[in-house]
Amino acid sequence: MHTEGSNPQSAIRNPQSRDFIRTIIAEDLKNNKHGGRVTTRFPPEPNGFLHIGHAKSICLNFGVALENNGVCHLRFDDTNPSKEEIAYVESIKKDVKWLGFDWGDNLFFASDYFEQLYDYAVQLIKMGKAYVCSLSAEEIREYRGTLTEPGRESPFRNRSLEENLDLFTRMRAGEFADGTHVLRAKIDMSSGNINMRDPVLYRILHASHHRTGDKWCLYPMYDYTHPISDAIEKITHSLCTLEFEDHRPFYDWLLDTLQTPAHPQQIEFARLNLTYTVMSKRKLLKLVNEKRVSGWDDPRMLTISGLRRRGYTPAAMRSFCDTIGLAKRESRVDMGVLENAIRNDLNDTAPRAMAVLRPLKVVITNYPQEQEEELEIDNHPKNPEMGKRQVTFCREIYIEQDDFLEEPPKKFFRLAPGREVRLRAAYLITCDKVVKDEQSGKIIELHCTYDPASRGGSSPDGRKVKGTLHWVSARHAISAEVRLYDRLFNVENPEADKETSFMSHLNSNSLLPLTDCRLEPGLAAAGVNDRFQFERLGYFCLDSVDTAPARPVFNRTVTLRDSWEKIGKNA
RNA sequence: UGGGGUGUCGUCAAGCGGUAAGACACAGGCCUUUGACGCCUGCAUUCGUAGGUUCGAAUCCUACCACCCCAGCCA
Repeated sequence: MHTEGSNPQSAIRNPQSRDFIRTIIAEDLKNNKHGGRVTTRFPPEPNGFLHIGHAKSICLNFGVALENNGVCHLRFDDTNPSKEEIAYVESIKKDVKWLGFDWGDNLFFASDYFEQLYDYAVQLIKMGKAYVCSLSAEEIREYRGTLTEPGRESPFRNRSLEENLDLFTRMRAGEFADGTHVLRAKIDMSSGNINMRDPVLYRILHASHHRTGDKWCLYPMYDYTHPISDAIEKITHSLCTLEFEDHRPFYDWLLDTLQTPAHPQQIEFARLNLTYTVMSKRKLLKLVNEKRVSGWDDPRMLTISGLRRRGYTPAAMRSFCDTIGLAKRESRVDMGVLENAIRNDLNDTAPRAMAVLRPLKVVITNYPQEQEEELEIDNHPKNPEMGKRQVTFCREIYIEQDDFLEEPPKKFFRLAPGREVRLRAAYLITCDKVVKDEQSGKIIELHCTYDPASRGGSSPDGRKVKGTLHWVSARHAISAEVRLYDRLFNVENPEADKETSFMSHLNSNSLLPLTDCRLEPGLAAAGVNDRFQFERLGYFCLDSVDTAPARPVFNRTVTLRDSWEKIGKNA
């Protein structure tokens, strides 16, 4: 990757603004609970792409480590070979790096611990704390009881140590078919917490693993793997989402029973939800598989890769994660907060440019046919260090169709017949004539006259000209495709109604490709990581996938705030 | 009917017994060669409800109510 995401220091939060997890950690540090050490981990399963919800967890885990001189491990929770792929681990690494975080040497895989995990299981069996259960999956479910009724003990619960050991060894050796036996912890079938009703530790899976190949046909379950992996890595604080709160008693039971050298503390927080989108990997995968989006990195997807392609910056993502806070209550953050984060960043950092998305030709009738002139324009209104550039003006230009109205409503201060407006950094022009297609009545072009004394856009006699339009030279502009994106779903919470699939709430207008846009020529030199503000329109970046030589495609990252649109809506 | 959680502005979110931060959104106004940006102002006498303790409660106690999660050999 390039360098833009490589400033982890900027991820450090204001220490004054503390959430409950940072408060706990500060307290632990004060009490020297883990020997004054903070070690966290980000533990994705490589079965899909990372999304913005993961970004919250990444910023938390790496952020907390950074703030406390600790380290954060990147550990892949790869215990289910049937769902996991090496391609996903690569994309995950890329995304974490891009966000600006560095795991250094601390790259781990749960699959690296398979041997140790197995040894611990043997130890559990020897302690009489685990047994091989030969009930079928359905039977196990029946024996488990319900939420309100206790479960029943498996008839295999009291197998002898020797038999358990023998069976477990043979399970590993591949003597049994999938589903015939599992290893279970022996805890309490009557516990109110279903996770304590003799949870399954190992299942037989004759599947090839992306890292261990065919070495194993026995794979450990998440609940068993995670605490031990944390302990092996001497994690101090194991931060996860709310749904694992019920699993914590088992987490603690396991590490207490095994007397592992370290006993990390699991703390749960609420996962991120955003309005107008879905967040689960399963649902994102469905969108990809059913071709409702172009892929995991479709710019409308709130995956890290989608947001990257859309033009979001790592800094904006971090700032967003900072803004939303951290708590235990379930919530849904307004999409506007995310948009605010990227606008804030890009407002400061993106050079300005002019682009006309829906061109309307304007002929300046009193401007000499052959004449052309270079006009100078600031690349940024507030930051002179970003320099200036030249744009060429001539007799034929394009303006935005939206910027002209034959019958302007009140408060519309753009172009209209007889009206004068300013062309940004160029001249004041007045509309004299509207040329229409005789057949359709469609406006073809505008004839205007310019005031030669207004070069640069100044008003020579101090007359008030309220409207300023962006424009592009018809002779010099380059052509490009510009893709306008809107929210992927048309309701705030696509998952609200359990009877209706979230898929039925897809916004059919979430992608609007405009194929004949005119851009100022300088934009031809844009690179994939460049971001621009197209004045009065929004922030845009070159599409990293579909751009071809001499055929640029720009993505709209986000619009500018538009109070004119608001006036229209309220009217 | 079991177990685990959570309830503070429209949306997030601080607050941890001393009299409701901040952000987004929203509404006005100023500024403006981007109707952008920036700036100013307003926006919870009230913290799920009801009682109680206290000089004083969002913070402590009691009861109730609402919502979320858990019955994968997924993570």
